[in-house]
Amino acid sequence: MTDTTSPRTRRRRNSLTDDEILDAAEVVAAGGFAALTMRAVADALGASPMALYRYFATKDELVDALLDRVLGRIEFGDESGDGDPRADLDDFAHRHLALLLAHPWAVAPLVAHPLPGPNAFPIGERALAILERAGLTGDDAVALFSGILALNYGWASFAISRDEPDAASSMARLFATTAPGLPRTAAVAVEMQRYGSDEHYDRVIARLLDTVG
Amino acid sequence: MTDTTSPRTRRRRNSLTDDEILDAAEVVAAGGFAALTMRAVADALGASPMALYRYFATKDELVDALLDRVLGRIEFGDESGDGDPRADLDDFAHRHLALLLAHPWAVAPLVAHPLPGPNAFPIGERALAILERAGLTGDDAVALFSGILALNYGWASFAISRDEPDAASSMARLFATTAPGLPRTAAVAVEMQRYGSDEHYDRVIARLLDTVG
DNA sequence: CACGTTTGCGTACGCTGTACGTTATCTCAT
DNA sequence: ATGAGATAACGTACAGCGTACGCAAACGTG
Repeated sequence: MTDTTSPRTRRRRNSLTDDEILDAAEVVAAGGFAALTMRAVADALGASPMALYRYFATKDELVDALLDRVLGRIEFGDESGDGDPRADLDDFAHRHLALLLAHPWAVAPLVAHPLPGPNAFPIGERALAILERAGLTGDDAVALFSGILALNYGWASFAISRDEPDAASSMARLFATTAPGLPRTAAVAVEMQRYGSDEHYDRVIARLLDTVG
Repeated sequence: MTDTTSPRTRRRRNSLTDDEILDAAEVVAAGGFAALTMRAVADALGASPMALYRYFATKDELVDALLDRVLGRIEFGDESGDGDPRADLDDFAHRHLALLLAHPWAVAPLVAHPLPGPNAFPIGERALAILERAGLTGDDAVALFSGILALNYGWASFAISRDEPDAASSMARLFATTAPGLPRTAAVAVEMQRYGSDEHYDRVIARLLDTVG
């Protein structure tokens, strides 16, 4: 009955592929980054935890591969170099943020490790190309490009943490105890509830890009 | 000889205080956020791990208290409402970023959990007060305020990850394999090395604040 | 078929946070 | 002073983590 010593037939050589493993890992990660464990990935594949180490030397390496894969999924606009640079930058920023919000589990590890693999670079290349058309090069371009990315990482983190269960109630509790002594904070209580929202993002990114108009 | 059952005399009631524990926790955390474990904190206090649970219900609660304490350490400028709002905002942003960079271990948990306690609110209050003098209220003010914070969190993460051991070499390796096909990226290789630097930050924050000048 | 080599992964270790139950200490009525 | 009851302190233990190590199964070659 209970075949505890299940003789799960040993797998053939290279019966797994990196992509298969990453597919499984992403399904697992969809349940939150904390749920992404070697055992969970192995279980999803019907393999043993240690089997994964034939393909990735460490968990960090597997996570990096997964994050790089996510970065590769960014969808650029199809403008071909003749549009308004300001509008193209705005579009770029929105698409990058959308990428992060579409993979909430990936944001925290990405913020801590922004260059997980080669797919990080084409993103910069695209931004730099637009910035060049706007007349920005060298340190000016790199500064604004990394500014957009930094803003997006922070913004995505805010939006995600705000949407976590209990976040609203815990903020309300903190608010109730501290806002009474803080008049401006109390005055914008309603607007504060929307921190990290798309509407607020539109305003901020517009300000940042006004200088390249 | 080997007194394995070390009769470490049981502590008196309330012989520990929250502040004592947080002091010890911060020393431990200085060795990296991953080093902050209940056992490590307890060891630093000469207490047992479970002793800490008399003061903090969970590790998360202890971490939140620690993060809130860090937020309370922000140093505001001493302008009293008659300076140039644009300059005051620039100063505010720089001081907030300095706070983060002074506590690198705290940045990752803060990004993931931006409202750890009551000390988060006076920061917003100060920013809102300056923004009000600049004529910004409501959603405009909240959007720009959270934009500055989001930018700072992302920027601090970049700066910190860039200064980690092996970060430079791993970036160089990635660069070598991908930059050949990316002309703009290759052209700013040197400037890219400085991503997250203070000079670049000055440029970005200046752009963002140009709109409130 | 026999044998050395390579690949696959089972076992086990040290680590984590913390539930639970025991024990030392304090408080108070007698 | 003393015993009882309450409460604070914390030791033990457990489930789950990443992964080092080494055995066993499958492969390549004679």
